[in-house]
Amino acid sequence: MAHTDRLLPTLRDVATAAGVSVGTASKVLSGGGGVSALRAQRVWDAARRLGYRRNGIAADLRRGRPSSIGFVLPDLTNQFFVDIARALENHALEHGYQLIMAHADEDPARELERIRFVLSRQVAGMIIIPCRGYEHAIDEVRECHVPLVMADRVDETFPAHTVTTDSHGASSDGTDHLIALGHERIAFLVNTLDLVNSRERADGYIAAMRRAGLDAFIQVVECGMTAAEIHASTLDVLKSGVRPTALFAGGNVTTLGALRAIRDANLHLPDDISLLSFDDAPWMSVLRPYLSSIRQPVETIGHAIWQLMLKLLNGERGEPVHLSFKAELLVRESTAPVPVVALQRA
Amino acid sequence: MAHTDRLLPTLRDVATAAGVSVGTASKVLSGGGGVSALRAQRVWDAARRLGYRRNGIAADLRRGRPSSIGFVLPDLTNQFFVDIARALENHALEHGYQLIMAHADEDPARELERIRFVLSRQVAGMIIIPCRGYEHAIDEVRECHVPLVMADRVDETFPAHTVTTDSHGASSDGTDHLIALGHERIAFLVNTLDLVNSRERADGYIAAMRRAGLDAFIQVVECGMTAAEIHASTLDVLKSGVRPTALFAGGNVTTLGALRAIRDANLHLPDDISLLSFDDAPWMSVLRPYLSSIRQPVETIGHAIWQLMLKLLNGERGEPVHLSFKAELLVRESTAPVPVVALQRA
DNA sequence: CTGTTAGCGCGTTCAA
DNA sequence: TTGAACGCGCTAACAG
Repeated sequence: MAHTDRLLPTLRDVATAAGVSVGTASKVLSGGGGVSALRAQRVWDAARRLGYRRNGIAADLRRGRPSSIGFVLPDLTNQFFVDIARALENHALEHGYQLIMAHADEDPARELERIRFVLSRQVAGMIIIPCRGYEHAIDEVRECHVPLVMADRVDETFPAHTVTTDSHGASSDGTDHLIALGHERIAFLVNTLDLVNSRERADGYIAAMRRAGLDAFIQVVECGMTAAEIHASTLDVLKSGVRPTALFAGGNVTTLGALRAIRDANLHLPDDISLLSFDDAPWMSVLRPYLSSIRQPVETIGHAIWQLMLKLLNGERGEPVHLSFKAELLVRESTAPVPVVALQRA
Repeated sequence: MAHTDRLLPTLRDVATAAGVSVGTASKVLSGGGGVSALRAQRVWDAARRLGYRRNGIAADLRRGRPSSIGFVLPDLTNQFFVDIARALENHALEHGYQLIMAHADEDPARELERIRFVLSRQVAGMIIIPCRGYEHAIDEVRECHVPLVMADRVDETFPAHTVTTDSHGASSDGTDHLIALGHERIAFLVNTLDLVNSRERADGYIAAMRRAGLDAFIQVVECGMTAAEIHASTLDVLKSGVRPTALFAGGNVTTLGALRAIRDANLHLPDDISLLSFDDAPWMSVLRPYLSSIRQPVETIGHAIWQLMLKLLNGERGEPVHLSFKAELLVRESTAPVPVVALQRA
């Protein structure tokens, strides 16, 4: 009558119930062969009868080789990150790993906390999309010698594998598109310049403006992380003396905030003002006009992250690899030639 | 020189490095008192020097009392679920628990797999928002005697604590609103009637229609789970002989699909057709016209789920409790009186 | 093929 | 106050 006080039956309970040894039971239940059909059946029956559930953490502990990998992401609200999470989860599952997701909520303190938690779960590897001020957090991981792949909000100076979108290029292309439409007063809305990728997006915009000789019109606006903050900042821009003829929103959430501001300022897309969104999202397809946007290659990025992780998992060490993928400019309806009024005013 | 082959230092390594026993080191590092300041300091120093990281799963294993609770959700794409996840995570963290999120991706097979995984992680409790055909999955959990709280897609016949929105009431209110505007031909778009809450939403609509004597106009359309499927189904509805003057979309994703169809059919909100959305989402605020919608009390629901879980965690057993919360009807711009043309045609 | 046994890293007795 | 020893549930190595 072992373990009558415990709620969950253990492997030993199953073994005794089946009249075999723990070793045999273990072999059967963990899928290994080398057990007679008769006994195997007895074990399965006993397990089912007792409602046995294998204790995965004990197994991992014993084996010394964890079966899950951690994924820390900064914002569940951001479709882009969620898409990556889905891609990663699929890849991980295919390769027999479980993905443990943790949510930093754009808060460095919480990020650190979450990283520690995931680490304490003895994951085989860590994939992180960091938030602002992630420096300490990363040290934490690197000290553990846990395979690490960083994504999106990093650059190639980072001392580990990284996978990113070519933010600079995409942003520069987007700006070129706007310029080609005749826009000069183009404002770039960015959540914060504390984030590497946001900074690169801003830099890409600046580079394109310079290239076109529009130095005088460069306007980078730091809007904040939340839609509410962005809303307010954008409204300021729109109500300022000379209004831009085009807005380039540096991300998913920024676009949302900007749209609210445009609405409140009672302006119409694209006649009164053009809007280009860095990041595409499902809801953009139902706007009138359909938003022009820059689509990051989510699947490609997810796949690349996983490939890098797999190599690490297989023990391949070596110089950090820095992968960067081209984004796609989707010209739709929210970007149009500069209205004549604006041209005349200039 | 113990464990030189291991990458991660263990408690024993710290202990030997500090010149104390494992017991002492354990006491220090797990925050317990009863250790002299001198030795405590030595342990801390050693831990820091070695980069010691506590093995949380080993600790849980030994203690027999897990510190995390599982949350299985069906769709990361759905803002409503994500909001609940955030709320739950906050509550859990506040109470010293970690939330392990798992994503079923609207796939019963995967849901089962994910539930098994979470269970294998020896969680202290389980919170599940199920997807279609979840029956087996649930048995899985209940057999384990793990504290279980079900949410959203369940009804009060379920033999465990449940927290839901009053779908029937909300849906009925919404329909009344449409009827009050003079609409008769109101179509109800639902993802699938296999989901209890969707069914209740449909029932609420039907009840309201009957109450108004509009039995003849009742039209419930099963559209499918993805935006693409919904898009197609809705298009069929819009192109059919007598077009409805109002659409009531039974959820977040359904609204998205419906909007795409409305766009493709080249109809305008709310002049050509009215649209009411069950579920509110951030992006709805940037639509012109601003979408009328039904907002579920996410925070309240999240809080209630957690309270129930806490009770279970504290050992309070007893009859299953079934909590249901009222949703809020947000009348905005996408619902308007029936256009005169439609009235005349009727 | 099968059973026995030694730990995985940790918390927790119990003596000293 | 401290340290030694035990065992959480499991797997793997070995002996039969």
